[in-house]
Amino acid sequence: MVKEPDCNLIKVYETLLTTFGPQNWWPAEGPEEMIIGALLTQNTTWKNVEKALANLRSHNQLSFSAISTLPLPELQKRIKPSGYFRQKSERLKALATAIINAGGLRQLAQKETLDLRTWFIALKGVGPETADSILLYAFKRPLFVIDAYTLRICKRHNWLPSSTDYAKAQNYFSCQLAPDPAIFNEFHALLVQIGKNFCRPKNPLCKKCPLNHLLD
DNA sequence: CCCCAGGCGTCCA
DNA sequence: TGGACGCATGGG
Repeated sequence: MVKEPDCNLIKVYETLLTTFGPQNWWPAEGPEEMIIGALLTQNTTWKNVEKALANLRSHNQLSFSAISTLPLPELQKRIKPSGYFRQKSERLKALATAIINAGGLRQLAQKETLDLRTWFIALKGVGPETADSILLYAFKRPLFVIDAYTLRICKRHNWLPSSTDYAKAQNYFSCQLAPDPAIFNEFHALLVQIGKNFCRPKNPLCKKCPLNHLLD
């Protein structure tokens, strides 16, 4: 008998918030830095991204304008610690240039949420998670971010079947929660915290995970 | 030594 | 449409 894929997400959120406290995400000084970090942190630990961001900052290059005019070899040197530096340097430079050509973040913020999401996803190197992260954390739009941790947590706790993809998982969260960017922000950050500490890829269900026994 | 990290694009059945 | 694979540095 397979357990029904269901769970009280509001209860999950309250439990996590009580257990871990507010996470105060995204760890960036502003939307520009947030967006740069979002690209660099793809499949990469934030610790390594911080080194790349520090390199850019110390050279006064932590901005779209600087990155858009930076020669690729120099940009690669700066972001090397964050991995995939050949791919990411091209994609980051193209992203910075595209934002500038679109009139900057102020101009982009005029777009409707789903149009803005489509605009970002059209850029090479920006997929659903990166786009949703940017929209939630830089533009304050109520899109729930589904990362590898979130998907793994949902499946391992049997909230969702193993066939669940990004869109289905996002729908699962969106349908149960009020579309409040502040809640989405905090919830996603808390799930990352759980993922790092209690939900590794090859391990079975972790006994110490605070999410155990939360089914209705 | 192996595993993992706050993904994405490409290729192929 | 979905599953493999490459991309790359750095830490446990």
